[in-house]
Order: sequence, then structure tokens, then C-alpha cells
Amino acid sequence: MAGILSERCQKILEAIIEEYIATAQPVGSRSITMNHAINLSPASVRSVMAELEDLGYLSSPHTSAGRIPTEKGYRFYVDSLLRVSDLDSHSKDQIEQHYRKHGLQMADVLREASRALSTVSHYTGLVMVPRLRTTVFRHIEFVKLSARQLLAVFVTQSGLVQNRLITSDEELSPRDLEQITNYLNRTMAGKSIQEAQVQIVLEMAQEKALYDILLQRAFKLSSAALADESNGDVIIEGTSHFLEQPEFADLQGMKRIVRAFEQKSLLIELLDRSLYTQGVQVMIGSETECQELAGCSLITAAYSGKRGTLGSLGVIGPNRMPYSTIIPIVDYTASLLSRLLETDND
Amino acid sequence: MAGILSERCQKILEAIIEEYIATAQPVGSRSITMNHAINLSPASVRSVMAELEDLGYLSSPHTSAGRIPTEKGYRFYVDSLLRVSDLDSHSKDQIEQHYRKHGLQMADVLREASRALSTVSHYTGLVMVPRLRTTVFRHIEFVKLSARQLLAVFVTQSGLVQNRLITSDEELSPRDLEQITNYLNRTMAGKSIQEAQVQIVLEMAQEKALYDILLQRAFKLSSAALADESNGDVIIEGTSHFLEQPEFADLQGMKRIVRAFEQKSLLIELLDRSLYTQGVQVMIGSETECQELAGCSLITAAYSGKRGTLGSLGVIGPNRMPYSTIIPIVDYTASLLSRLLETDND
DNA sequence: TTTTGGCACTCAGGCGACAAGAGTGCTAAA
DNA sequence: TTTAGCACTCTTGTCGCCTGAGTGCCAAAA
Repeated sequence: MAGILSERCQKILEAIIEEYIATAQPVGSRSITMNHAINLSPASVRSVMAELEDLGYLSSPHTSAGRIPTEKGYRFYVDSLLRVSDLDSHSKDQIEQHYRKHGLQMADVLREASRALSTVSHYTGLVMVPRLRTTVFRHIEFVKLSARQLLAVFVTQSGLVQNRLITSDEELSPRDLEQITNYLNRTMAGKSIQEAQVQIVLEMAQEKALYDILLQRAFKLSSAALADESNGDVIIEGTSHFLEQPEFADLQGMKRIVRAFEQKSLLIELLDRSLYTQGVQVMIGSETECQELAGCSLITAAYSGKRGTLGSLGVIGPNRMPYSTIIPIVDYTASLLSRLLETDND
Repeated sequence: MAGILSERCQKILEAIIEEYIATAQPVGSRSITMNHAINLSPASVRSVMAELEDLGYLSSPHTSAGRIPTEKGYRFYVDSLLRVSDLDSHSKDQIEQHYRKHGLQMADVLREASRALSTVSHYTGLVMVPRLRTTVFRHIEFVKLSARQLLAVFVTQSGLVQNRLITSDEELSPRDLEQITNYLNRTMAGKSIQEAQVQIVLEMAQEKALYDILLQRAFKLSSAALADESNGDVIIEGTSHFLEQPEFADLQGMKRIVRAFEQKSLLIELLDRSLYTQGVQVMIGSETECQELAGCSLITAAYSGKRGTLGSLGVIGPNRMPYSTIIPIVDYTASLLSRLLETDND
């Protein structure tokens, strides 16, 4: 792919994209020769630009308006031209600052991560809330609220706490409850919530459970407790940064974006994609395969706890984003969050 | 106040406001005589309009553009002219529909309330999440995660569950924990979280606690658990409805609103105001005393659980809102939510 | 005394013309 | 192969004009 483009084409393409990222204005041949240490006349640049347009890396809004990068152009830029540097220490510090508060709950930490992404990048921060079913079971406890009502509280390895109200068919004595609790904790230790559910169904099917009433109760309770219908959630911070972008500076565009953000499932689906991949992912424009987010790009990375991937986070903005500065931000935030979630509860 | 305005002035003011609410266009003298069963010529209406403008109930954007209501106009309308009817059964059904899902947690119920407000009113729904400290304690439980780390789980009468990670100074045996738990549950039953905190401090100060190491531990743990730094939270649904309103159909306006919504503390403060008042409250425009929300009005009501007020909810929109239809919606949603939270967990 | 028709006045919004400016493509010369 | 020159295109902003909606005021009618 990259081989097709000559050295010179690449240089000019890079210059155009960076100019456009900086100014949000269609780039003319003139400004390239001025600002980018390219020793060619505007005319030469023009012929290269025409070529790049033929190849689909650039397009012109109209005859006399310079060029803007296409999605293909951005893609090539990100894949082949971009050099990401390390994050400067000031930004690192800014990100870390967000976690310097004490007494943060898991949910708060995630929210702060999203805030950090947003404030440091000046775009919109996204953090996916870990899905219950993929995390590792650690402990379950039942709190009796009334004769029939129980509160099931369970904790995952990563420190996620979930509680669920259960109504049991029959009243259970404190002793029964204690036994059930102990049994469940022994059986499910070290399994993911999903595995734990499977395990319970398995055990239920086995004969030995059939004549043990206590176990039956235990199974009933736990499967009620572990049922996880939620489709996940995502924490969005800095929506207003989006509205600063000139590409959405029209009413239609703004409404579209706000509506897309309201429907969180869209974003969840996108964040899902980068769940089990290493490093930072970039989705450009239509690569999101999402009508509502046309013209938007995502930069995402997965974060993990002690026992593997928990979720993913990232930044969303217009296609025209300063990838070279945002990629390290996302990277650093993800690794910092991972570190926090690993050590937080041991 | 109302006495100053003649019958005729009131009729015409009402007609103008209702016309403006419906059309969002400045209202001319002509359209009033056409649509509102007022047997006067445009010229007569004009003189009344001029009078109403002098009195501050109307204003004109420019010489040849009809009149629009001022905040004072809306206020008079809401206080003196408005007749709120009962909610029609279709809307009631629509609202109830939102709660017809099973397995809803407290947080889900609140979110659904906000969604209901938004979809039925076609404006933006707000629901304040109950503050921990004002709710009544019901049960506390400690889950041991590791040698030093405990998870404190406590439940309030209204079914709110909160958990908090605590690091204790010394390792506690399961038996110690059980004793502490029992003691705390006995001591704090029926108190509000805030009272419970005070109680603990009191008991700590008394001598009898000083030579009971176990109690000391109990106090330490519980005060760590009950510490509530959160400033509350608010669930916003239907932001995009806001952007449909012609009064915010400019970039500046949109950005301002989105930014105001991002800063939830503003909305929390406003919802706080209606916490301990009966019935539906209406705040119009500058009555919110909030620069960022200029031109916005709120219609709010408090909701309660078994033991008194839990929080408040409402609808936010432009000053030009169909108050007569939205007030019953807010009222009904609040009472329905209250009913749900009362019976939910007994 | 109240209401109404008539009339002059004002102002926003839409439309077309026009000039300026930016950038291109092409061609011929270096 | 590169570049200078030039004609061409297209957007953007501005100016002036017209039209329509609505007002305020006044004198006549009820």
C-alpha cells in the first residue's frame, strides 16, 4: 500500500493533513510551500495534490477551495506517517491529578478517567463501565432485609461491587443463609461471573444436588443474584468540547451528535470492539459503521484489572483530530487506570 | 396583584401566551382576534397589548413584530390564569409503561422516571438521586475482602444500597465482625444516616466506649462507612429535546445549554429548592438565579419514600413551555415514583 | 366614552448584483 | 522535471432594494 506513494507524495500528504488538523480550513498549495519546509513551488505541489486526489487521499469541497483529507487519507496518515511520541510530563501530571482525591469508589475512578481524557485531550472522553459477566467472582454475601427479601451483594476480583434484590420462595434462617453463602463462595471462587453461572446450572443438573434441598436453594438464589441483563454503560465527559469543533458548527450536526450520545448503546458497541486488542485502536469516520456518528473518529484502548481486561476507554472527536497527541493520552490513561484497578483492592 | 388587570387584559394576555407557547412566534393583534374567540378588532387588541407592555407583561422584539411574553407575563399566567387539568389516561399509561420492566434496581427506577418525564413531556427530564445522608438507616454488613480490607454494605429504608471500601488498622476476626455488625445494627436502626453519624460520635465520646476495644473498632468502621462526601447526582434524559426548541436554535444557545447540563451541580441546586415543599413548583427564567440557564424554566416536584422526602424531579425547558400539560406530568410521575419506592422493599 | 377603520411608519428578511479573494488547472518556458 | 504565468471558477461578504407584517396614532363611528 504505502509503496505506491512516492516519498514526495507522502511528505506532501502529511503536510496537508497536519495543516488541516491545525486550521480546519481546506489547504491550498501555497500554505504548504510556506509552512512545511518543502522546497517546491506551489505549482509542483498542485500537481501532486491532483494526483493524491485521484488516488482518493484528498478531496476538494469545490474548485477554488484547497484540499481536505479523505478518510482514506487519515487512515494512511495514522498507519504510515504518524510518529507518536511519549506523553509530556505535564499532561501525565494532569491525568494523574484526577486520581489524587481520596475515598474514590470504583465508579468515581472511572468517571475521573473520563474527565481526564476529556480535559487533557480537549475532546470528549469515553469510559466503558466493566461488564459484570466478564469479571472474576470473589465473594458473595446475602443480607436479610425481611422475611422473604434478601439483598445479594457480590464483589469481583477487580473490586466491582454489585447488589441485587431477591425475593425467595421460602423463608431462610440465618444459619441456612450462612451455609449457602459458604458453599457458594467455595464453589465459585476464581471463576468469572459467566462461568459461575454455567457452573451453577451444571451442578443443578447433577443428581447429587437433587436430594440436597439446601443446595437447591443456594442455586436458586445465586442464579437470581448473578443474572446480568445490563448491556453495559458508558461514562461520557466533555460533550461540549464536541460542539466547539467547526465541523459540527451547524444545528443539524450538533443535534445529530447530541442524539447519538444520548443513545449510549452506539458508543458501547464501538468501545466493545477494542476490548480484546492490544494497544491503542483508531477508528476513522465510516469505519465506525455508524450512520449517526458520521464524521467522527474514535481513539480507544482497553484497560484491565488484576485478572485481565475489564473494559475500554477512549476519546471521540471529529475525523480531524491531532492523533499524534491524543493517542499517547489514551494510552497513558488506560495504563494508569489499569494500574489503579490492579492495586486498589488486594 | 391580579386585581390590577381588568378581565379583558387577562383574557388577552392569556390568549397571547397560549398562542406564543403554541407557535414560538411573536403574536400580532390580528391572530388574537382570529383564533381566540375575542370579539374585538385588532386595533382594540393593540391598545390592550400596548398597556400590557407598559405593565411589563409583554415585550416586543422590534417595532413590527408582535409581542412575546416576559417572565413576569409567564409568572402571572402560571399563578393566576392557568387551570391544570388531570393527566389524560394515555399519558398516565405511557408513564407507567416505563416501570413495567422487571428486576429494576433503584438506580434503574430513577432513570426510567427521568425517561418517562422526557418522553411524555417532550422536554428534558431531571431526577435527583436521593442523598444518602437524609435517608433512614436499615442495615449494615461487612464483607471481608482481605486481611485489612473490608467492604461495608449498608441499606437504607428506601432500598438504597451503598457500599464502601474500608481499610482497617488491624485485622478483625469473623467473630469480631459479627459482633460489631450486630451492635451497629442495633444502635443505628431507624435513624437517618446523618443522625447515625452523630450518634456514633456521641457514643465514642462517652467513657463507656473507651474501655471497650470492640466498640471503638465498631465506631471507626462505621464512621468510615457512613462518610458521605457526595454532593448528590442528577439523572438527565432527553437533552436532545432541548435542542429542538427554536429559542436555542443558535450555536451559542446550544453550547450554553449543553455546558450547563454538563455541570450537574447547577441542576442539583435547583432541584434542591423544591425538596421540602409540597406539590409542583415552577421556576421561570431568571427565578432560577442561574446565568447559564437564562431563558430556561423548571417544573419540579419532590418524591418520597416510606420515610419522607427522598429527592425531587422535574422537567426543564424554555420559558415557553406548555405548563398546563407538563405540570400534571411532573405531578403524576412524582407520586408514582413515591408509590413505587414505598412499596418496593418492605 | 369606547371601539374601530384608516394610514403612515418601522423594521426584519429575502433577493440579486457586484467585487474581492483564494485556489485551481493548464501551458509554455526554464 | 520544475516553475511562472494566466485565465477560470467558486465562495464570501456587502450593499441596496423590495416586500410583508405589524405597530401607533388619530379621527370617525357606535
